[in-house]
Amino acid sequence: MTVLTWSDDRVEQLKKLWEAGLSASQIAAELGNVTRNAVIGKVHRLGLSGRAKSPSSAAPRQRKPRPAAQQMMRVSRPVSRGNTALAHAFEVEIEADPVAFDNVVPMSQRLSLLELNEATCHWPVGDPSSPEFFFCGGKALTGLPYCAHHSRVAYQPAADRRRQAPKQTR
DNA sequence: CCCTGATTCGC
DNA sequence: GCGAATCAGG
Repeated sequence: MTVLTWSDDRVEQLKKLWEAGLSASQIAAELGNVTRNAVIGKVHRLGLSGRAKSPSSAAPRQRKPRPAAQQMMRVSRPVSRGNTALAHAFEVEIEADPVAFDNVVPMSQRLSLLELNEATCHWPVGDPSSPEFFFCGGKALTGLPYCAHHSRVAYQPAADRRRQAPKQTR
């Protein structure tokens, strides 16, 4: 099953995960069959460039003179994506920390992907592809996508927040 | 060197 | 519209 276009379903997933604060790589790995570039490209096309971060993006990007040589340099992509097991492996790893609190989130408060709105906490808990997955659903702070607790977590540099899976050969 | 998002541009 | 290549910053 190969989808070459962005189905509405996927776009929605993309938007939610992006706004939830996941990195493009993680979203790409989660959706599968797409690179982080694809995700970022789509995000930009959707007009969702920055959610809360973009410190130096204001700097003028330098234009690039496109050398013809690059076309020949196009490496054939082996592409080992679609590897759900791999994605699952690191997804589990990153949730190791916040789980302590997330574990306590009452069932009645938990929300599904499509039930999120401006007033609910967008914090993702667990593996997005797992049926166990849910969003915090707490009362979001005004102007923020997270509740009080998760805002603190989200905007604090958790040392182990970033874990990487597939490495691309450039 | 690893990652991140941003941008450009050929398709 | 799509995404690879590339860039610049952390």
